[in-house]
Amino acid sequence: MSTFVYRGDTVYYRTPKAIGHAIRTRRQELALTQSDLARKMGVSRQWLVAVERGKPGAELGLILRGFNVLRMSVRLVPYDVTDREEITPD
Amino acid sequence: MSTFVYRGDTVYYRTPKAIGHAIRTRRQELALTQSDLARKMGVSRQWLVAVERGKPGAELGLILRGFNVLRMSVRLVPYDVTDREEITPD
DNA sequence: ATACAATGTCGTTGTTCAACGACATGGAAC
DNA sequence: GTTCCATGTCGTTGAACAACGACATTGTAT
Repeated sequence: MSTFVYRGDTVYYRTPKAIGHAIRTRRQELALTQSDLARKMGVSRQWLVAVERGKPGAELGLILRGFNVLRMSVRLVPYDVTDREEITPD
Repeated sequence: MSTFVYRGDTVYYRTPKAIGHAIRTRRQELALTQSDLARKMGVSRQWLVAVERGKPGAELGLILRGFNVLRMSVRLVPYDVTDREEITPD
């Protein structure tokens, strides 16, 4: 069982673990340490450690604050059970 | 300041309020009451009321559980400061 | 090998969460 | 009107959160 879901070349995030992994990856892309990011977000370093490891109880508002600092947009895509593959136009 | 961010025809969610609004809209699309959805999610109805109204402290894991029940995929799209163009308010 | 930085873990503390029951509003239909 | 149901609010309670300091581990240099 994977933490990611792929439909075509698009990655979807369904679990706190997947979200945390995405945050860590993005943080490293931007060459930030946990301390750097935590300070920019206004949270403790320990909080970020826990979140990157998939803490489910992390507060939504703080997670979104992280996305903003990391310049990650959140998109919500409704799907139907009959959709077996995502159709990607353009 | 707006709760939504549009880039072209795509909507991005940056705040707990925007997330809550998306949940409510999707719930109504699926013709579910708050009690229905809360039961399917395994949370209290009062929790859902608060979340749909933008509660920032809601736990990430429960929010994701809601997305799964509502069949909404989460995409995270990294962006650059240089693509700062088409942002339209409200 | 040693020094240093980054990351991870463990207490404690004060705060906030989520569940629950009960009650108050809101809307729609009859 | 009133009835019914969906939604919103207010206490209380037990559990979990996030901050903080301190310490341990890991990684990477020299």
